[in-house]
Amino acid sequence: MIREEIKNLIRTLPSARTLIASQLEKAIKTLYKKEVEIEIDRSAESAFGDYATNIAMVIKKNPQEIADSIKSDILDKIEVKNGFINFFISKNYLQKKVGEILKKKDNYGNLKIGKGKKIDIEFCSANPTGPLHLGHGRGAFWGDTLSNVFEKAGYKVTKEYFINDYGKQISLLGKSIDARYREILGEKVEMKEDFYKGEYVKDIVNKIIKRDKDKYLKLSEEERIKIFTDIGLKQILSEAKKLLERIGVKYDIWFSEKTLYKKGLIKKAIKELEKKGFTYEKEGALWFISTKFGDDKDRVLVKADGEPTYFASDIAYHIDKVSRKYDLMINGWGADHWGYKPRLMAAAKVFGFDQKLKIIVGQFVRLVEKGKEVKMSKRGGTFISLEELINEVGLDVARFFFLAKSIDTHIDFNLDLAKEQSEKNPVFYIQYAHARICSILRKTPGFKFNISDLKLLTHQSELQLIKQLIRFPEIIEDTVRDYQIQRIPQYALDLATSFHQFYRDCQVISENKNLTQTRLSLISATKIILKNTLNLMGISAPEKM
RNA sequence: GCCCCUGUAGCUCAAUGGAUAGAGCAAUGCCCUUCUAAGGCAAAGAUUGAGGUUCGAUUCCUCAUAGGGGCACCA
Repeated sequence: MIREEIKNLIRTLPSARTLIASQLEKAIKTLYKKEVEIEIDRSAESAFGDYATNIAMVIKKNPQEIADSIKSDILDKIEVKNGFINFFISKNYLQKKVGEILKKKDNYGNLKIGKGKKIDIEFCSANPTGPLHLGHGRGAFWGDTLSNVFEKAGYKVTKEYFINDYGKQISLLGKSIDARYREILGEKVEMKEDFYKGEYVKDIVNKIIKRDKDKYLKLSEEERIKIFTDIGLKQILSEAKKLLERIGVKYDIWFSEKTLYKKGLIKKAIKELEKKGFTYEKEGALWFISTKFGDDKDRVLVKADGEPTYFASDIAYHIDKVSRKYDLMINGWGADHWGYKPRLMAAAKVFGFDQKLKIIVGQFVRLVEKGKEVKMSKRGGTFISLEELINEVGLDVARFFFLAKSIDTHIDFNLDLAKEQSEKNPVFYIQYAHARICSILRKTPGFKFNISDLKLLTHQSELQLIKQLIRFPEIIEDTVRDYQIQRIPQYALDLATSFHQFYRDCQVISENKNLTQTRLSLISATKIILKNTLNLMGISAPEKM
């Protein structure tokens, strides 16, 4: 009965890890009448097999007893050591997996765990008051890769960008442009401290002057600022869109804050909060009792001047998201939003979507020059734009640089160092493996793989490589669970290493036709996984280097 | 002052509470008459400090310490 089930399982091809886990579960249930959650790890080293579990120590039972009750035809042997149960995957299973990869091609690693659930990932969402800088790049690459991984896992992903095109900072942009405009046209203008002073403001002004000369001087200051705000906003936003497209980040939804006002959604959200009785008035302002839901202070929804706060519009925004019926909403925010998280979660609790909302706050990228921090500031005009970075080091290097680091890491970025190291960036090591494979395949045109020969794959380095290949679905699964996308570049490095070692040990093209054929199959499978891994990160897979 | 994040090799970073803490760069030695040496091999090198929980702690808890961020009727 069980054997029959296993055969079926192999036919539907779950991962080795899943198979072992379900076997263990059954064994433990039979032995101890216990339901437990099994964790299967990759073994720390080959002497401990391929997979291992600590379950015996967790439930304080005899590991040998558990090991003895497991029978699986994907395993060569099961060993008990230091309380761990170690599993050794059979050659036969590994060889078959190569065939599976070749058959499924780019679909290998597509999981069904998402079950077509709808998920919204909002990320980057830079204020449209200046060009995208390094921190935005980090956020963009993070969100993009996370989206790719979720899609691979069978989720239906919507990528979303929230445009803060309303509020104080926007009118400040208009005022900054106006001041620059008048200054360039010869007026003596005071540059206030909170004005945006970056070069990009001058660029916008120069464009305006080139097109319309001094015609705006005739208008009232108020009219002028209104027009300039609009022009500046459009210009900055279109540049951001262009750049994001260039770096391969495509959004499904660009959501404008202004539309929330136009549609009256903010008022509606505030009314509902009032109706639920979670608001009060104090000093002319309307407050939300967020302390009741875990925040450390109550928060203002409507200021004494009658204007809603950004918080109010963010509540309305999320209610809109909820109305679009996502099963999960992920927000990727910058570190300056740490204090903002509890209040939004408080609102989420009131409206009952706190279980569906996941807020990930990433850490800052600091700019360091000659050992000293340079404050990145749009107002001061000191920052490195994302565009500059891409131009200097290239997209692949930039993506790998950011993706390889946990989003919790504070990055100290030194452009000179980055430039110097970009030539030695590990991304090339991975791409090189891909290029090497392509090079071999170019020498053997017309090659077709034959699954029946796969049993010739017996060399240590061949088996080691396959073991890396079959990790791919596990990597997707783990990353969907914990969002730790640095796992992807790490895996890519491991995979490339296994390939380079295989390349050293096993000549692919040789006198032995069958073996050549078989090894071509193996490297073709490797190429598929390498390319897919690079795809997830948005990094190119060159055929030649 | 209060809250959050972080502290790992000379540098930049990994490590669902697991076994001997891994990579890359830098530094040392070796390997191209074989499919791309952007490669491989060898050796060297690290958990901020002090307690605690645990069979087991880089991981969890407490305190100290260093860096970053937040603490607006700004967004």
